[in-house]
This record gives sequence, structure tokens and C-alpha cells, in this order.
Amino acid sequence: MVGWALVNSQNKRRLAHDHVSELTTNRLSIYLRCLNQIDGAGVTRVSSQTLADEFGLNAAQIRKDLAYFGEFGVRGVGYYVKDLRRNLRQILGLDRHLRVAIMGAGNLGLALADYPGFRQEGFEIGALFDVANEKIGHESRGGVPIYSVKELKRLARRERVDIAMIAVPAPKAQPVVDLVVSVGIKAVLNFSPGALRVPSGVKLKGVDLTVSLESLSFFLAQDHANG
Amino acid sequence: MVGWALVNSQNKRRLAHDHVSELTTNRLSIYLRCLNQIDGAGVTRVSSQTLADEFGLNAAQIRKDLAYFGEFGVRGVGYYVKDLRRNLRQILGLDRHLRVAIMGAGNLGLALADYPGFRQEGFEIGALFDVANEKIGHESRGGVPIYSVKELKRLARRERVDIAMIAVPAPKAQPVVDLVVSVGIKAVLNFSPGALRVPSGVKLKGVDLTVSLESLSFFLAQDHANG
DNA sequence: TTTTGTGAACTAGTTCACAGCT
DNA sequence: AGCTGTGAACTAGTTCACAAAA
Repeated sequence: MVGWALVNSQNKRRLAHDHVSELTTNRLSIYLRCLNQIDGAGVTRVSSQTLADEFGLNAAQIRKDLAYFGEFGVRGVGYYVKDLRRNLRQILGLDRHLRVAIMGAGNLGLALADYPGFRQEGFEIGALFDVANEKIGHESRGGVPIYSVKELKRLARRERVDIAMIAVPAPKAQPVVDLVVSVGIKAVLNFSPGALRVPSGVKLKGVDLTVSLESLSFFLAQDHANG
Repeated sequence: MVGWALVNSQNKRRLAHDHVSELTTNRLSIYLRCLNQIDGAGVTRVSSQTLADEFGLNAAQIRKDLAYFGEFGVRGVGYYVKDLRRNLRQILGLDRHLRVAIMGAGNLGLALADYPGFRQEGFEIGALFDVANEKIGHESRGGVPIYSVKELKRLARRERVDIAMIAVPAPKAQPVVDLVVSVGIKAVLNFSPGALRVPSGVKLKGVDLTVSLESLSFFLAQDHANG
């Protein structure tokens, strides 16, 4: 009963210092996707067990993850799909519109800029930034404008940027995050290989394609050696 | 002392049924990257402590991860960089040349095909596959040819394909992995959002961009609410 | 002396199982 | 009766701390 805060009469919320595991936040995102799907299919109520069976999850874990943020279920009934969906969107901060900037207008940056999955959940890819003069002034196929990195400070000041994605070559990644942090961006998704340093208060998440591939390679090597 | 196999006179290797955690295999890939870097800088010997300090890791964990696969270190000295690098490459299966096919020649598939990080560690992106007739016969900017999915079976038979990357729209992802599995590919890296089903014996790894972004959004929402 | 390799201790994460609510 | 919310039990992963080796 310590560390709780009643934010409104219905839902309790954890305080910031009670840190939520990243595994949990990842799952919340997955639960939301599942709910979107079954909501789209016209289902109005769902039990943790049904969700678990349907999507290969564990029922107790679903309940525990959700219960951490409030009492969203109804005993004997389950969860109301639209209701839980709305609550999850709020918990994940998807109720407010988030603006994303992509650093690096290479193949990967341009692909990310036009990735349809992002807009779908309410993210707005507002701008690409690059150093190459021949790219500046142009835009991605999907219409995201490419600016000079020198413009980042000015543009980030003019209109809030919530998240930066780093899609620059590895050696430029650290200086680019440093810049991104210096303009006040507090969340970074890094696609370049290798670890980056950010000050505390800034959330860094990495998508490391090399590590993913090499991890698969390991599996194949094991399989190959004895199996 | 149970579950070990001496594969050669020098190095012990775990048997396949002693399953290695994915967290460990991911770290092995990171260690290899660190070693490549310090090897490039001309360093010949390194202790777990130095590696840990340099790259923000834990020394005991490095030693434990490595010791699981053999006795690569020298007490009182540390690890010989080139030697350990070679051993890690072998453990990760990077000593043999791995061939990768990408399913889906959209923005993301094309970007992945030309991603320089892959070739660097010895992966060969051999082909893209798509259903769109206007793409077939063309190639990525970097020269990776685009084939019809109908050709997958024939091409996979002609020359071994070790890994498939799935970069098709979400609703096509499950049928596409099913196809990939049916031609005998045993390792899949999925970039489409949502979980996929594969038979046991096939290793599936997911890179879920939506989950990553929403997890960052959660952090911002927390920060915003009370901070 | 230095640093590995590793059991033991600890910490985090998951699953069980059931009291309690509808 | 049915299903949530949750302490307790369990499992996995990390870090400590030190004996053994060079």
C-alpha cells in the first residue's frame, strides 16, 4: 500500500519512482495491439484467459501487468474491450499526439519515415534530418521533409519533438544523440549498432539489427553442430 | 559436470539441449563488437574488468558468459583479443558464410537489403522477394535482385538460404513465414508487428518497431504526469 | 600479484493457486 | 459459477566474492 497515488476516483497510478520493468511496458503495447484486433472483430468483453489462449500469452501475467496500473477488470466477467483499450492507450501515453524526428535520411531513415505502422498508433513523423546538402529540401516518398541537422535546434523549439530516432552511420551516432539531447528531446530510439551514452532523465532504447541477426546465427550454429 | 561435450582438445561446448538464454547470445554479439573495436585499435590483451569499464558492462557477467563456452582467458593476464574474437565468431556461427533472403521489397525490405552493417559481419543478402510484378526483375540500389515469391522454393533449393527476414505488411506476415518455413529455412527475423507462429525447430526473432516506440511513449507519459 | 572461472547470494521476473468480488 | 487481483512459490538472471591458476 506504499507508493500508490489516486490520480482520479477510478484509477490508481504508480508514482514515477516505482519503476516499471521494460518487459512490462513492452507487453502493455502488445496487449493494446491484441485489444485493437479483437475490438475490430466486434468483441466487447474478454477474459485474461481468452486473451492468453488467443495470443499465446500467460493469463496471470496479463492480470498482474494490468492490475499494476488499476482495477480494469470485472470479477466474474473479464475486461470490457473498449474500456481497457482506452485505459491502455492512456497508460502508454498514446492519448496525446507524439511527434517524432528521424536523424539520418539514408535508406533506413527514409524507410522508417514512411513506415505505416507508426502513424497508425498516433505517432507523427514530422521531419528527417541529414547533413548531405543534396538531400536537404527534398522529402521522403511519403512526404516527410528533410532538413539540415543545423535546423534541428530551431525546429525543435518551434514545434515540440517528443522522440528522436537515430538512423545515422555508427560513428556519427554518439554526436547525433548528444545533439538530440541538447535540444531537450527526452526519448531516443537508436537503430545504429552499439551502445550510446545519454544523461539520466533521457530514455534510450536500442534496436540492434546486427545483434538480432547474430543471435539467429548462433542458433543455426548450435543446430548445425549437434542436431 | 553433466551436459558437457569436449568437441576438440581445447574448447568445451555446450550440448544443444543445455539451452543458452537469448540474453546471453545477444551479449556474445555485443562482446564481439567490442573486441572488433579494440582489436582495430591495436589492443592485444584485455581483462573482463577493462572491457566492462570501457563499454558499460559487468565484468563477472562477461566472464560467466564466456566461461560457459570454454576457458578462453588466461588467469592473471586476461583475454587475448584476436583469440577471443575468433572464438566468439565461431560460437556465433559467423565463421561460415550465412545467406539471407528478405521477404517484401517495400521501403523497409529495400532498406534492410542495403544496410551496410549486415555484410560487414559476413552476412550475404542474396535476394528480395515480392508479389508486385512491377518490382520483380529490378534490384535494390545496392544491387540485391528482386524475385517473385513464387521463385522462393526454386531459388532456396538451388542455393542454401539460412535466414529469412520478414518485411511484408502485417496481414501477409503469417502466410509468408509459413512459406519460408515450408522451403526449409530454419531462422526468421520478423519486422512486421505482431506475433507469428512457427513450428519447433525454427528460430523466430522479432523486431517490433511499434512496441519499441510505445514503450518510449510510456516513459514520456510517466515523466509528464509526475516529474 | 593479477585476473580468471565459478559456487553462493541476491535480485528480477513468471507462474501458481486461491481468496474475494460480481 | 466465473474471473479478477494478488500473495506465495518458483524460475531465471545477475552480481558478489573468493579459490585456483599463471
